[in-house]
Amino acid sequence: MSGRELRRDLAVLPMSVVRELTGLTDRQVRYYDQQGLIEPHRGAGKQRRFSLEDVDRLLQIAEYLDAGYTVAEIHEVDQKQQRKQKNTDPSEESLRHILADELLNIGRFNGQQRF
DNA sequence: CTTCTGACA
DNA sequence: TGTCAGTA
Repeated sequence: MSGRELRRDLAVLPMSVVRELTGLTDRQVRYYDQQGLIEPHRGAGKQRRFSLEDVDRLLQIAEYLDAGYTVAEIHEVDQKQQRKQKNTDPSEESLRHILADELLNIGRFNGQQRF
């Protein structure tokens, strides 16, 4: 019964807060959403409601994009992470971010000169 | 007033 | 991506 832990999974943050927390424009956030990189909850009037996990994810996405990855490549990274998450025990979940940053640095740009 | 979707001078 | 339009 965890009742006093911060619910980073609860989507209650409005666009204005996410905008300030991430430094991204709402245009970018909405774009990432329509690209299926995030799936924020929807409130009255279709207003997006983000969780702290979404905020983390947004920052992740921004990192990859800055690094030169395309939206498609980020999706591929997600798939490869989902696989490793399926065959890995909870104790190794802590390596998730490490793997993510690892992939970021490896960055195998097949000829495409980005940035 | 804030957010949303669609569109492009 | 920015930004403007027309809503909700």
